[in-house]
Amino acid sequence: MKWNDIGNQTCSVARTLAIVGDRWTLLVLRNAFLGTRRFEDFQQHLGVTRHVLASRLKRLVEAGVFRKDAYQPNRHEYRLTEMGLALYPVIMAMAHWGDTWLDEGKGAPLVYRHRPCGQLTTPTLVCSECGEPLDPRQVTPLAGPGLSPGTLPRPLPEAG
Amino acid sequence: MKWNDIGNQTCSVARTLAIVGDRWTLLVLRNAFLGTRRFEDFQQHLGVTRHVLASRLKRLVEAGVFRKDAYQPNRHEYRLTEMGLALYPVIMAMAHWGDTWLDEGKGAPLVYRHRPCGQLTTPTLVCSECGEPLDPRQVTPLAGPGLSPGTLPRPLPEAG
DNA sequence: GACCGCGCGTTTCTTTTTGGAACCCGTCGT
DNA sequence: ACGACGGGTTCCAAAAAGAAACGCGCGGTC
Repeated sequence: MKWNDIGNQTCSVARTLAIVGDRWTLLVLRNAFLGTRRFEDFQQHLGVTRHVLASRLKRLVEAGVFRKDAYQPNRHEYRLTEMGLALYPVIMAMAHWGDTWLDEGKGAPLVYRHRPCGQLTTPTLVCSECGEPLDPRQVTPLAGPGLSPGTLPRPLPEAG
Repeated sequence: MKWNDIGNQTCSVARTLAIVGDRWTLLVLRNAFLGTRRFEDFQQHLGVTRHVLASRLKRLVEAGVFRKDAYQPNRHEYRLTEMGLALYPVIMAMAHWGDTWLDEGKGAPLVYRHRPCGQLTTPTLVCSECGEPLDPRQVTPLAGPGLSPGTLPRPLPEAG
């Protein structure tokens, strides 16, 4: 199966990965959340080749994750749209996993202050309904309205 | 910069991506959370080539994300470890982003029941301290204990 | 106990995608 | 008018992915 076919699957994870599913794209996004906006800055900070960076930025702009703002004739800044900002939980979930499981005893490279409450925060995934942290063993996936048959490893009950 | 060099950066996202940062790995994990455990099932359901699947599973086992349990001599199941289960927020964040921004008007393919509270849940990233949803514009990254100098696009204040 | 098929890979070969480095081109400052 | 800079594109070699066939131990079956 090829890259673009993946995006056509009936799976939200697959469709998401068709846009952001490679390491450079996700690193570009992480830097965007740290304030990077320009081609040259992404390139130098990440060490990605210009070739690959150009193709990734192009894809992200086409997908609507970045907006390309001219700050001078022929020079642009790549800025996160609302759609792009909505990827924050993905990046933070990865950062937190790395902090927790791969820190090599040195502690997290970055910590985060949540300005509204003033505290250093640990980003936590919770249930929208009861507010408790989500444990995969306590969550049952159900067939939703957009599911086509045969796309799952096993049959699932209907949502209700 | 090459793949493995990325994992040595002082950045939790980069280290995380060195393990799970390609589309097939993340799709393997998504299926693992849906209950898939065997090589043949991953292969057939995802359509990934056997070659690539074998290399991804190998990396995930070496990293400690999967455990390889023999269920017969010479046959194994790949099961998520605690470390692997901890990737749930990453997968759910991607699923939710896809549901929200890429659903093509058909609705989510899957919905999720949180058994402890009984409700259909929307996984939400909140501040561990105040419980409010995290908005990237309201979070200030600070230098943490594990930060080496020069790894950031711009200088950052110290945590404290 | 020979045969068949399954699960789980490995091998081989071809096609895509990266990495690396040079090159291009319009604008800006001087 | 001239050089430097930002933001790419082009070219070639190296690495990774796709496709399909092959290997091999085990378990069931006659």
